[in-house]
Amino acid sequence: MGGRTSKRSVTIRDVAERAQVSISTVSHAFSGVRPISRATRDRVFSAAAELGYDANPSARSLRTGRSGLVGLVLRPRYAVAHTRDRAETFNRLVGSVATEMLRRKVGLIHVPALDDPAVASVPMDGCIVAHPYGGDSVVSELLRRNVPLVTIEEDPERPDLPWAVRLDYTTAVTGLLDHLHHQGAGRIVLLTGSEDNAWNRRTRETHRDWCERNGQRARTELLSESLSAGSAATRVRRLLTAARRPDAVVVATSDFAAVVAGVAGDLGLRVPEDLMIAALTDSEHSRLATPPITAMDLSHEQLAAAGVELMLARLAGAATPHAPVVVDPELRFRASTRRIDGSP
Amino acid sequence: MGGRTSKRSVTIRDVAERAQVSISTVSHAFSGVRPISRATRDRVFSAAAELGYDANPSARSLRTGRSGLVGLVLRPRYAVAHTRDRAETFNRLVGSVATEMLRRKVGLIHVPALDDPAVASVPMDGCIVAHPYGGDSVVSELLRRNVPLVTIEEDPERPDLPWAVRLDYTTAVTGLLDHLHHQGAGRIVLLTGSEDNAWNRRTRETHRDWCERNGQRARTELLSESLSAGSAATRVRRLLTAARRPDAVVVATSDFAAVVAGVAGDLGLRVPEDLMIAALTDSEHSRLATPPITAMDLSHEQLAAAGVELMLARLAGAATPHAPVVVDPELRFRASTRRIDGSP
DNA sequence: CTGAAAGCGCTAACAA
DNA sequence: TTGTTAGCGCTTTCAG
Repeated sequence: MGGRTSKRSVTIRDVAERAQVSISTVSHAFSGVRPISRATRDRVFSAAAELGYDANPSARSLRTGRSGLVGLVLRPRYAVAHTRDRAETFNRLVGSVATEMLRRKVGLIHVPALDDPAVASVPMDGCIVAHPYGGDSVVSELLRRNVPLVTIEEDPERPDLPWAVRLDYTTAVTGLLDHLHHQGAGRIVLLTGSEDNAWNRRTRETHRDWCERNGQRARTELLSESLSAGSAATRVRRLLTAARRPDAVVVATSDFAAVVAGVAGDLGLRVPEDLMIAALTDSEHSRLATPPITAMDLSHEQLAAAGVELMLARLAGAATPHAPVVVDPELRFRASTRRIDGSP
Repeated sequence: MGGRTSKRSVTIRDVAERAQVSISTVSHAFSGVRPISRATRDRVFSAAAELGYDANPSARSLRTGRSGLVGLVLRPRYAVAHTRDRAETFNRLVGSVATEMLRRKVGLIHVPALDDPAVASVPMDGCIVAHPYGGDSVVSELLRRNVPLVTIEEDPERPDLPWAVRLDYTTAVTGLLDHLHHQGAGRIVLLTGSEDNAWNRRTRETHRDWCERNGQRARTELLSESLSAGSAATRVRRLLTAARRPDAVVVATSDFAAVVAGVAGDLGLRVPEDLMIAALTDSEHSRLATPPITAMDLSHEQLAAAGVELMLARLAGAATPHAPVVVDPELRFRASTRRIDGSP
């Protein structure tokens, strides 16, 4: 039934008519680009207010070539994987970027699917890609389209992309391994992930270099992020019951670090006395484990803030930086690696 | 220097020229709206591919009147307040909405500032407002603009807005109070928040009704969400050292619930024996407190999923629902209210 | 200080 | 099966 109000929205033309001026005057009254007499301005504004006028953003963008929006893409693994651990990482990063953008009053747009041409094009002036893979296809696509790009964490295959924020894994992971060593670890094993991104690559490299410098053989095992907790537990059990079992494990994801703690408990291994455990990302899994697990916090908030700042600078026409912005991961030492009283 | 490739992007016109067809053929080839001969299609597509053509989203939206984007507004308190507790809530909600939208391949856009006319207009087909205030101004503005609106939690002053998802506080809070009562609480005090939203309003109402039914005087104190932990502690200390101190407190925010636990400890009150504590929202504060604090989880993920679904239904032309979608908060019983062994 | 008019890139009649 | 063309609502010359 009945007479719903017409949905056709009011345009600059309606305002012009009502204020008895030309459309260009209306436009200028709002943009302030050229001087308008006091009286005219007032007429325009009140006409606009009475009519409930709002500029059509698409028309404006079409004309100016800019939308005032920044896109955000998080590589799929997060959105797909649904463990609590991954969600926390995803939420923290998305939340931080959103908060930061809100603070600066710039619209943020989650790009749904750059690969699907049907929904591929969103009106964005630039795009932030977080945690790209090596030779990332989204990065390639954006470069091809000439969309101003900032990456949060570098694409490991494109270390020379200067518009990037990166984490200094070398310092942090070295610090962690030194700590384990200092606490008496003799046989450290790294359980690395299978995702081909900076996080896995750089932490592996740092571990390898550290072992080399300390005259140890770099023992590494793959523990894919796609594993279920159960399968992970099986693999960990095998590792911990093997002949020369490690006395310290560094696990990429914190949910699997918690799995290690659980398996250790089952096997009667005391943490940290018999086995030390550390994670390369922090989450509630590591904080709530018994004992709480030492972890490297990836400083998502700082990554987000730096990424947003870089993007806005880029859009404002800043000069190309010489090198990526560096953010430090933060080591959170907890009971799982504290053998010596009073140590960090 | 010099000679950077022209940034002017390739348009439908360029593709038409290269493929030796008209622009409408190009348009139709992509939209599939009308049949195109196999040969022509191929020519168009390869021309497009060679040129690197992508449709201009603003031009399309201007023409069609739809952008394919959904807006999201979270009322300011979250973005402004920066305690860990609030950030967790914000992140969880934003993250859940984003995940849900990504899953459905619809673009999501964080609306920066609806009040600021300079940046007010973003191209959205509809808008989700989460946790509106009573008589919320953003809701008013959106209604005025005729933007299809879905609220996550109802605007308490507009309980009749049917496009909404709401939490059933009555059941959950009654359950919580019954639980406290069953565990032997005699003097329950509600520490409510000052934000005027459904959460505070409904939980207060439910508490009042429950007390009435149980022949108790409804004791309520205001503990503003804007307080620092220190000021909150001062007020809580006053409450707990007063003449007839409560033997159970229900605190709105979980960070202040943790503050209560801290103060209780200082005063030598045992939890839960001397004092039971519960929170009306869950977060790491409640989970990590000693002892862990019973809390009502606000089911943000479900709220988000339901809100997104409702919005997409609305945009797809679904009939106006008769009533809001109802989501249940989930009670998480923990040691802070567990006096009797074997109880939930 | 103000107006007229071109045109951003696209879709959808309308024609053929 | 394909082409021509009129706008969508705005900004921005170019004239006055």
